[in-house]
Parts: sequence; structure tokens; C-alpha cells
Amino acid sequence: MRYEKGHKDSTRQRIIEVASAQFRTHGVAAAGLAGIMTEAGLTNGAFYAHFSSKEDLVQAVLGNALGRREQTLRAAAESGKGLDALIRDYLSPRHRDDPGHGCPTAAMVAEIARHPKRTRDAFTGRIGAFIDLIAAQLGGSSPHARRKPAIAVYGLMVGTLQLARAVNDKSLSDEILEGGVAAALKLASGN
Amino acid sequence: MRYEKGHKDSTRQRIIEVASAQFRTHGVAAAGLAGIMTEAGLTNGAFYAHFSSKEDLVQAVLGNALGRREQTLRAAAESGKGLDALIRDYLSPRHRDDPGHGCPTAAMVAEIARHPKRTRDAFTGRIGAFIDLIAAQLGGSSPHARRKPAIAVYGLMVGTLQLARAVNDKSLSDEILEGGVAAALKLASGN
DNA sequence: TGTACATCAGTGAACGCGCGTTCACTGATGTAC
DNA sequence: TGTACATCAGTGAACGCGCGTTCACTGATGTAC
Repeated sequence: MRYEKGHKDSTRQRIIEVASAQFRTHGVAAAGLAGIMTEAGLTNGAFYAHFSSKEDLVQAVLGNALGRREQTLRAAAESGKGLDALIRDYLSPRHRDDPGHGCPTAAMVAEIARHPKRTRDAFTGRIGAFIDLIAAQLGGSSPHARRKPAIAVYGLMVGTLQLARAVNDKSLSDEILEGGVAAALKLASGN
Repeated sequence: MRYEKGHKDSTRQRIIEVASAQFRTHGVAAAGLAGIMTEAGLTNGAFYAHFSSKEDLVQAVLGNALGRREQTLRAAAESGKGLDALIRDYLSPRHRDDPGHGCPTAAMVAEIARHPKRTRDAFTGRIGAFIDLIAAQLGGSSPHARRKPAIAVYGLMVGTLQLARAVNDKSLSDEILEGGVAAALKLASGN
């Protein structure tokens, strides 16, 4: 073949990663296929050799981005990095100011809610695993009883990060991040 | 005049309300002006007699919807309804299932973060008042010290509502709402 | 070994469509003289 | 009182544009005989 083995897979992966950053930066609707393909070093016609539709790409991006995030979280948990560090990292100015490399949930959750069933399935499947991973790091009660606090910590992080991003006043935005960190640590500590 | 006094104002208001519901239901980008004008009982050309651009409408919608929400919150506070009832109401299946009449922040915050400065200004101005209103209902410390917990309660409500809407599994969605309520009540009670 | 054909990732022009926006026009009413 | 003109909310067709998607084609390599 004129392309080495695995070439098509790596091209597909490159498209997914470019799209992933653009979706998080500009939103799914506002990120056009032509722009994504150009940034991936291809022309727009090649898109359909890799995906059946834009919606198909959205599903691949969700699986990839959330899966990667999950891995990071799992690695952090195993290295004993702790939930506190994760919270501080999530609600940091750095994360707020770089949505393109940040949490896909915070960037895309509202849009996903309006996408077709298949796309929401891709999201739903991953989010359960997320909750379990946070739950495992919470102290206290039984694994099952930890799920709800874990959900709350996640919801709090997602919501405050979005508020901090939307607000047009640096000191208010910083205050939002700080309020979020304090409350998330409180919820995580279980008292 | 061929139209009674105040006619144009009420038409403008009708456009704002139709747009407000459509923006929250479908997102700002996905809600087209032609559809909004048709639902308002007008043709698309009339739009520019009321607004200078779609962005101008977005700003008017934000001011209107957040202002109204603020009034509701203020009225609830004065009638002694309590923050607990507000939290339960916000994180209810009813609110989750009817975004068109629900919280504009939860529906639009991620999109607003990507809009021009003017639009983000319209949002920023209102959000501060919101925080103060929640803060006023929190027990405990000084008004200033209550701001951060108030931010966290708001962020938690916005984030968990969005998660509950995006997830495609009724029992997980209900669990998310319940987790959010429990944590928000905990944060609001201050211990 | 040489020739004909198959494979397939990628090209690039074109498709119809809905978008936000513009604009010449309508028609009912008000005002000027 | 009657006529001419001004006002202005709304109409509806048209504009250019970028979108997702399609498709005939390219050209380098592999396989068949």
C-alpha cells in the first residue's frame, strides 16, 4: 500500500483530536467540518472516509475525550494524588482559560442534552464510570452511599467552571473558582 | 396611529419571550430568527425594526430572563419561602424536563462564554445580583463571607441540572438530581 | 518479468439548504394648510 | 372640509455565505496471471 500500516487509524485519531479541541473551544455547532479537516491537514472530502456523519464524529470525540479524562483520573487515584488536588486543578485559572484542552463535560454538556439519543448514550455510559471513580476517593460510608456525594462534587465543579468562564470580570471569576474549591473540598471531606 | 399606543413595545416584548424560550430549548445558535418571528406571529423582515442584530436580541433576552428569575427569587425570599424550597424546586424533574421555561443560566451559560464582550457583560451584571440574593438567605457569617458559599450553591445547581438533562437514563438522572439536592441543602445549612 | 487490473486514502468542485441581514414596498393613520 | 404629504410597523422577496454532504476523479501501491 502507498500508506504504511496503521496510517488510516492514525489519521482518524488526528481528526478526532483536532475536533475534540475545536468542539470544546467553539462548541459543536460552531465548529465546522471544513475547518477541522484543514487543521488536520486534509481536505473536507476525506472526512467521509473516516466518519459517516458529523454526529458520528461527535460520538467518537465524546468517547475519546471522556475516556482519556477517566484514565487521568484513575492514574491520579492510584498514585495517591488525592481528590483535593484534582479539585484544585479542575477549578484553577489555567483550566478556566484553556477550554480546548479541558474537561469535555463542562464544555459540551448543555449541547449534548440536545443531541440525538445515540450521542447522549455515548455520554451517559462514560459519566457513570466518572462518578464511580470520584466516589471511590471519597471517605466514609459504603460505596453505594458515596455515589450521590460524588455526583454533587462533579456537578459543582462543572457548574462553577462554566460560571467562571462566562463571567466577564476577572475578580468575580476568580471568586467563583475559589468559592467552588472551598465547597467541593467540604463536600469531599464529608462534613 | 394605526396601532394603539404601546403596540411596538408589546411586540418587542413578545419577540423577546418567544426567543427566550427557543434559546433555552434549542440553544442560541440553533434557534433561527425566522422561526422566532413566525412563532411571534410576524415575518422575518420585521425583526430589524426591533433589534439591530441577533446578538442584540440575545442581550435583551438575557436581561429579561435573568431579571425575571431575580424577581422570583426576591419574592420567594421576602415571603419567607426559604432557600431549601428553592433548591428542591430547581433540582426537580419538572425543571429538568422543561428547559424552555427554566433557568436561563443552566441552558445558556456555556454558549454565553463564547459570545462577544457586550453579551457577556449583560450576563455578568445579572449574576452578581443573583449571588447576593442567595447569600442573603444563607445563615451564619457576615454578608461578605456568605458570597462564596452562595456561589457554590448556584454552581452546584447549574451543574447538576445540566448533567441530569444530558444523561439518557432516567434512574441515573433522578439520582443526579437527588445527589444535587442533598449537597446543596448541606452547603446552604452551613455545616 | 511484464502487463492489466484492483484497491483505497485523499482531492477538490459542486450540491441544496438554512442562516442573518437588507430593502423596496404596503397601507392605515396622523398632521399641515 | 378637503387634499397632499409624513409616519412607521410590518411584508416578503432577495442577498451572500458557510454549512454538511456527495461524487467523479487521482495516483501510488498491491495482486493476478
